[in-house]
Amino acid sequence: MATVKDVAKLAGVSTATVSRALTNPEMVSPITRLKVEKAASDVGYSPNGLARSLRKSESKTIVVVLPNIDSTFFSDVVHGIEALAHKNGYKLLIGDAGNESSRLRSYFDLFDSKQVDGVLSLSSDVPESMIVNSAGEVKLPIVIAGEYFSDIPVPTVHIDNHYSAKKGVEYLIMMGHYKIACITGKRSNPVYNARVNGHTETMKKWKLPSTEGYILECDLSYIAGYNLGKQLLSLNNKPSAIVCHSDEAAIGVLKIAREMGIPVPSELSVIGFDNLALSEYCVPELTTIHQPRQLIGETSMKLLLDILSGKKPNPEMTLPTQLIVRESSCPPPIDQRLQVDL
Amino acid sequence: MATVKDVAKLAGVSTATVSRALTNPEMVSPITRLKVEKAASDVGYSPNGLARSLRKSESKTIVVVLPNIDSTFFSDVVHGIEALAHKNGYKLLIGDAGNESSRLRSYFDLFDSKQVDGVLSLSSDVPESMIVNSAGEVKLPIVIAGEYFSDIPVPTVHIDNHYSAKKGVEYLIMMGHYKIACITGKRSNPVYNARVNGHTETMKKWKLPSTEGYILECDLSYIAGYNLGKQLLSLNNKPSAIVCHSDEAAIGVLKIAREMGIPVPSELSVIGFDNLALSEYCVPELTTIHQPRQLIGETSMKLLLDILSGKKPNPEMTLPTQLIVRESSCPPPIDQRLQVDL
DNA sequence: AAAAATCATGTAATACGGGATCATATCTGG
DNA sequence: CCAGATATGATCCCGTATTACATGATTTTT
Repeated sequence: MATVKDVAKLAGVSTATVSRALTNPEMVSPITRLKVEKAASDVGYSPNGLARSLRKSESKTIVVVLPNIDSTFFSDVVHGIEALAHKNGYKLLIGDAGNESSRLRSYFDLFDSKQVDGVLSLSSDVPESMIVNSAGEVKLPIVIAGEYFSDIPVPTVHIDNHYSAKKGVEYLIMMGHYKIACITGKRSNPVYNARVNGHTETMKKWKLPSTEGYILECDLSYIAGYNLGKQLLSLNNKPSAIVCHSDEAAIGVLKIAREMGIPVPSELSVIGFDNLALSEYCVPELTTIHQPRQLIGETSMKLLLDILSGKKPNPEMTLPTQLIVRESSCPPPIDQRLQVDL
Repeated sequence: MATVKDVAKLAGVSTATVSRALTNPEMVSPITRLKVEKAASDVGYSPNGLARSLRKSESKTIVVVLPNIDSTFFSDVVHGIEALAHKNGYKLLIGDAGNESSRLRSYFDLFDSKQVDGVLSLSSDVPESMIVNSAGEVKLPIVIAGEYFSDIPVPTVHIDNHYSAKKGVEYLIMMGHYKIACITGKRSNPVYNARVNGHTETMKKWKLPSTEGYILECDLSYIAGYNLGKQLLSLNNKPSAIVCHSDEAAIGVLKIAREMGIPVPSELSVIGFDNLALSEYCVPELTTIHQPRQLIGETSMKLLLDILSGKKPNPEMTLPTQLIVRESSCPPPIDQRLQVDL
């Protein structure tokens, strides 16, 4: 592959001039610029990005870490990121952690090895050790999109998971539900922990009995929703509503309900989370909590750009969610209704 | 950030010794090795990946180009790729082309700039100019996962799109359908072109009338399926079956059929393509054509690894598909049935 | 037992490809 | 003819890994 040397030789100038002609054309006379440009195209010159990054000590690349690439949730977030990244001359490296912490680490390591200028983590499940150095300082430009509770001053962009969960549960309570189950993600993940707290605290606030076995953890996939839905609907004291912390899991619940002959919503209300495109296309259409995915992406990237350009960014941005009521929810059957004095 | 020099100074050895101790520990005495290792961890040394790649002229990175990150189709393919890539010490850079050819090009350019060792394109829509040099030779290690018709000897991994489409249409014909519409992708993409050819040729082979306006192109999203489904179902001579070249589009058709009060499958059969997890969870469950997504990923990566290690790979691998019959298809109403002598 | 050969280990110098700095040459205007 | 601008060149550096070589130690040969 041709290098600046080859171009310089052909154009009859020094390598420094070639470099200038190509990266700062105004620093060189029009005639040499043309000579260089012609020579460059003649030898098929393409700059070596590695050498350039090494010399400038910046890669103009950031890595976006996905907990897993399976969920369509992230694609919109990535779109938001991409828009801003490309506009600012940054390349995106998308890393799929496959829910494994070792893989996650490998993407963070890209910063140490100078291959990326920063990290935008869509995973909240990030050990502090990956973020701080031995002195306890944040050691890299990073933004976490998602709930992150810590003393470490890491900028985060997130929705109010606690409040959003509460809003969903209150919506059900207002309609008279009181046997409200919940299919959520791993509690070790702060996102789901916050939502579950929102759920249980709301139940408590309204003095509703917290029912044994009503809070179930899983990976929030279709099949997990299906299996845990079956488990819940097989209980003697089965719920009249199931809140799922992903739309996929909710769709799994819809399927098992159908198979078990339990009509949704008349005998079972189902609520999802995320408002994926999909949630409008299932039967019945899914009541869910909308997350502004693209905005989450844009905002995170904006924060990261701020950090990269030396500004002190907002330490925390909370974006709004919205309860989208569709067909999968309604008041429970009369005999399962709680009378609430408002 | 600490470099080999710092480590060398602290350990009281030369930089070369440090390099050897860390990358070829057996070439150095146990005692110096320990000294070096301790020094390295003391100063928090992390090798500069750029410098290393520059020196070794290999990045141990390959870029996986996705036509767009939206479709969940690709996530399984990526899983297949990842498995093999990581096992062989390669990092994956996932590039989302967002259906734009300029973005696609930018990912191919990463090879010229030495930032990746090869390209695995899940997009078939690749201009020849990105693959060959001025002498007409393939200029980079590349594998295309998808139909690619060209004189250029580019290794490809794909299903038999023509045959798969034919199989789907014949299944419908066998049940007595003859008004069979098709919602497909852009014909400029060889994948969809092959499927449409399979579709129309099968219709012709069975002497079925090719009906005006029955073949529609789109981006195969939910909403596109919904809109084109409405268009088809509003025709005076509306089809008794719609073949969609993605499961998403098929689900869009299911929705509009429901809204228009057309029962599926009794009055309209719907067939998808891909066999996404989703297709088991919609109502009715979707008849579709299964693609071995993970296998496509693994096979493509295997081919690329062969190329990278200097072997001449198989120029072309065709993987099997399978018609999965579920609830969304059945024979058409009596009055719309074609009598076929078998 | 002395000399030679082998071996293990460490060192210095350099290349990878581009870019920044500083020095030098050329040109312009007063 | 000189000050000041402008254009170009020579050189060194980014951080790593490799090559060729030097040193001392151990074994082999005579």
